[in-house]
Amino acid sequence: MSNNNLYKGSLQTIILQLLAKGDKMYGYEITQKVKELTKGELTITEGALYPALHKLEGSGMLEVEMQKVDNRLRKYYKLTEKGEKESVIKVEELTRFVETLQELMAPKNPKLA
Amino acid sequence: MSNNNLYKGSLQTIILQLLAKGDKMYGYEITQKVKELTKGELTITEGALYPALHKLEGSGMLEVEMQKVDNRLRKYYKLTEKGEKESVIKVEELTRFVETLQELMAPKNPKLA
DNA sequence: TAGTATACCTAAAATGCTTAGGTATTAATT
DNA sequence: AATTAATACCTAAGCATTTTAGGTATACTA
Repeated sequence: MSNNNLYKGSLQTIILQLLAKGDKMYGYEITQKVKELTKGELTITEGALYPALHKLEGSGMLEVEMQKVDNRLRKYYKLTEKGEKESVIKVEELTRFVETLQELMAPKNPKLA
Repeated sequence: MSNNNLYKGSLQTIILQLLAKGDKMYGYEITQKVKELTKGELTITEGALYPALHKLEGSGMLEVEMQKVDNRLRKYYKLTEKGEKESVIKVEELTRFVETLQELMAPKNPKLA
């Protein structure tokens, strides 16, 4: 397995990281939380989120708990044990990648000429 | 146009940033430079690089200059004026995005229990 | 009662990458 | 001398992830 994702797959990592704080969250809540945490810089579209959640569930990273609130159904997700381990790995990977990108973006060779 | 690229398109930005230092570069050189600058953390595959270069050229960001060295043909790329402006914008965008990601990855809510 | 917010979902299309080839020259190794 | 690695370009199929654009349904607000 190569780690040359370049940048692909941040969404799954973001989800894992949010859930790694311990509290269960439901899909819509995640979109709002990301918007809030990033002051609107990042908007997770639902068309991206729900398939990602289903995939994470399918691969055993998340488990679901249904809950009815105000006659509306919520699907709460939380990390499984496997998901907790994976979240640590993925967050480390993304953090390292982000640092690498930052070094590339920092103009180390300011135009002298 | 939304700026919710999430993470898509870093490759073009990396290319623009490398060329923003002023020196013309050829494709193969770019792959080696990125490997060197990132100490092997990032490997740009040629299958990704060449289409990206052609796309940047097609949209007027890069101009080409052929040069024969040791009987081998090199295609040197450098920024056009448009490309210089675009590089500033894209680098700023990616830098901001990377900072946003870092904030998301930083565990602000360490599990208190 | 119409619109917005909440809350879930899917499928087609677009995008951007990996994988896996291809050609050709030069340098290094066996 | 022959094979392999390195240099240097390229493309096309396949894959994963996202955007776009819908859909359903309930609750609240104007």
